[in-house]
Amino acid sequence: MSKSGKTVLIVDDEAPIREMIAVALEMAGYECLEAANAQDAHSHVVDHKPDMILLDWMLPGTSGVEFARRLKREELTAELPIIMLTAKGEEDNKVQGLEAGADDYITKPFSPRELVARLKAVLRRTTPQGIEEPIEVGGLVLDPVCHRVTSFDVPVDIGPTEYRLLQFFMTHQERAYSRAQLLDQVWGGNVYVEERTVDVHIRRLRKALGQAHEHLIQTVRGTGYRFSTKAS
Amino acid sequence: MSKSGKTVLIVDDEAPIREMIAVALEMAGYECLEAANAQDAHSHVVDHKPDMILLDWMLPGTSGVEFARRLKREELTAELPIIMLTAKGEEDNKVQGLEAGADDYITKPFSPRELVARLKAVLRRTTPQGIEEPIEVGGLVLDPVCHRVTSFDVPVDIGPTEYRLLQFFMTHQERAYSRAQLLDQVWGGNVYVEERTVDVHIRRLRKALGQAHEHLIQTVRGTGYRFSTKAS
DNA sequence: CCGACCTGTCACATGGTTGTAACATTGCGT
DNA sequence: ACGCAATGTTACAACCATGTGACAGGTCGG
Repeated sequence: MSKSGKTVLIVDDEAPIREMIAVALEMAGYECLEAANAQDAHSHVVDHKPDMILLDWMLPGTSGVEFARRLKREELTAELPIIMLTAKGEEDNKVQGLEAGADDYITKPFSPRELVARLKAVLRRTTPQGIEEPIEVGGLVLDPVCHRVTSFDVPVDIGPTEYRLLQFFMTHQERAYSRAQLLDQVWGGNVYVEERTVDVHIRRLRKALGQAHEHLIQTVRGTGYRFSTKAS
Repeated sequence: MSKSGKTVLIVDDEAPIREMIAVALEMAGYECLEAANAQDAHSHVVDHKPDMILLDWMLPGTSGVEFARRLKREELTAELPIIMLTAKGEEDNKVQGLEAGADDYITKPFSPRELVARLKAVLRRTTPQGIEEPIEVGGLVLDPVCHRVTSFDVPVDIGPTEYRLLQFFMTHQERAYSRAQLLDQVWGGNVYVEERTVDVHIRRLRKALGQAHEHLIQTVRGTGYRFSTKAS
């Protein structure tokens, strides 16, 4: 995070391919890490905290999909953008890959050009903010580093989606957002879920925050929701 | 929900496909225009100024990419969002499409659901949304971003219709409007409601604003209403 | 394989909003 | 002052947006 250049971890068991990718990315101004299997990759993730991962579908031992799932499951790495690489003909796995948490999907062979373009796109999409500071309002504290929420020092137990929702709200206070906007911002642009789903998660979040903070998330009838410290 | 009233131009050389898309979009509340080639499309763009374009990759004559580039080059149309449509197997062209200025890219076949979802996402992303300034008069503040009205920092509780009514008035001060004009502007042209309904909403709005601002909305007997800061 | 968890969706409950009508009041011309 | 028309005011039933609880499928860890 020190320099402007983002760090990309390349995970593929074939060294020449890694090399080719690395060269392309370095020419585009990225730092590169390389790993041949999931174990090494995991070490790199822990040690160097890359900004994104290029992950081959086929890996010796733990497969790419499996590894992606694992990363998405752990809180510290859940937000790490992943682009899946796959050989031609395996396109049917696309859905599976995306469902495993991949943010994009590239079919080999691909041009360096394409790679860089998609990588940029994903980074742009997934790095709206780099909030390292805890956010506090009332007795409510959201700590992005610890990935935890506390209300008056009491831990609040919420699911990943509610966490992201709350984080979005705490970084976008006072303004009203439509359900569609929230789906876009919190769920991610490419999913399709019912707008009413937002209501349910709002409900869960309100419930989890308890009555002490219930008023923080306000309903804007006919429009959507708003996070505000001011009374309605 | 969304009476967005946005207009979408569908450009594809196959009429059945155009038709299918048009039906899907119309069910979602969009207006549709259709064109079979780049020439017709361009006329439509000039004549009807659509809010976005669905552009098939393959077109007789000028190709989709070419057309997209042309649109992006001209100043008047440079901001027009474009979604590219492409048949399966042409995925390699994706980068080229995006570089030509397309805002998104959908592979045929696609579900109407997906189409509408992506379309919404693109429109949301490309619609300049945040530049709306709060309007202030006296101690009365209407903030479109927060979707909130305050009178001397005290929140004013009004329904959606009163909100829209007030917003219209605050952006059209000093002039008298007939009930018919207000129905047109605030309710939307094609609804049928009694003109007296306006009176009721005016009343509700006056009441909500309180005595401090009651004089702002003036009755113009025999004509309609007027929003004015000057005393009558 | 099971059980705990999370998620998205539904059906239903609830409460706010809306349009309309009925009645009260005001303004204006005579 | 009177009558008429325009507007103010209130009440209300239908409607609609949201709140709420339950459920099925899926994932993950044991």
